Amino acid sequence: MAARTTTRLTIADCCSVLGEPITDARAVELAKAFAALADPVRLRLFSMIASAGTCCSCDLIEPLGKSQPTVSHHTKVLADAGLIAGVKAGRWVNWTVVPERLEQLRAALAP
Amino acid sequence: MAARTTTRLTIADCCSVLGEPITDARAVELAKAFAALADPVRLRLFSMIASAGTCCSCDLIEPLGKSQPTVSHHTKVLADAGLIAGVKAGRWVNWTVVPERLEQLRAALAP
DNA sequence: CCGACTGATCGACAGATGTCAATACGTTCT
DNA sequence: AGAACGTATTGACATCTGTCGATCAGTCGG
Repeated sequence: MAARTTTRLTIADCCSVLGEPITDARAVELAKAFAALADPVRLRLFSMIASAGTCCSCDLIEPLGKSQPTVSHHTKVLADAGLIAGVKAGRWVNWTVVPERLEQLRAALAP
Repeated sequence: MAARTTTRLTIADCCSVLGEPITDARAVELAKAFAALADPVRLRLFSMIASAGTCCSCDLIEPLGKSQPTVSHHTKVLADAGLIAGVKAGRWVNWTVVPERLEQLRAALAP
């Protein structure tokens, strides 16, 4: 039981931001993830992928009302942030959310 | 019990982003909050306030290594996003986090 | 092999953002 | 009242970001 007091945490991956001042490195890392969610178009895109489970880029263009290059740009930003992952299937790319990454963000904001 | 099936939610304040595609209005609203967290300096500032419970702007300048106007700018951004609140006490402003707002963000990312 | 289709990349441009020096504002102390 | 102090605002500037048209790179069907 005494062992419970040792911090069993991979250094910068699962601690909350609220308990103690975060390091600069962790701030930079977290900021990238939040920046990926800081655009309305990207949030809707993310939401559409999440609720669909899986979909290709071409399914996102029309409902978003953005050009194909713009959608491609946004999927890249979300993918670079680790929030979604794409699997090539022929000409299509199947996008899915990465739940682990999402959980990291929730944990960062947890009390 | 049958009543449990009705959605008891204030329209855009507590639903997850993952269940179904979010509206444009909600995307804009959420994006503002995430944008406030999308800067490393602001994240550290937020973390410092949270872990201190309360502190004034002057306590943040030196550890952040930023000028006073810059710190003031960042506190304003976080305050406008509803993530922190400031209470004037004489010449000081005591900043605290707004847990409800934080919980809204966590809920938005919840499965 | 050719044409059609999905997706990525490039170049350009307007608008947003982070930063600081200078300055203004409000409060407290002498 | 005047000086000192904490904070906010303004102006300026470099950088980042979202967007699109044009183009390129794979991939499937005939």
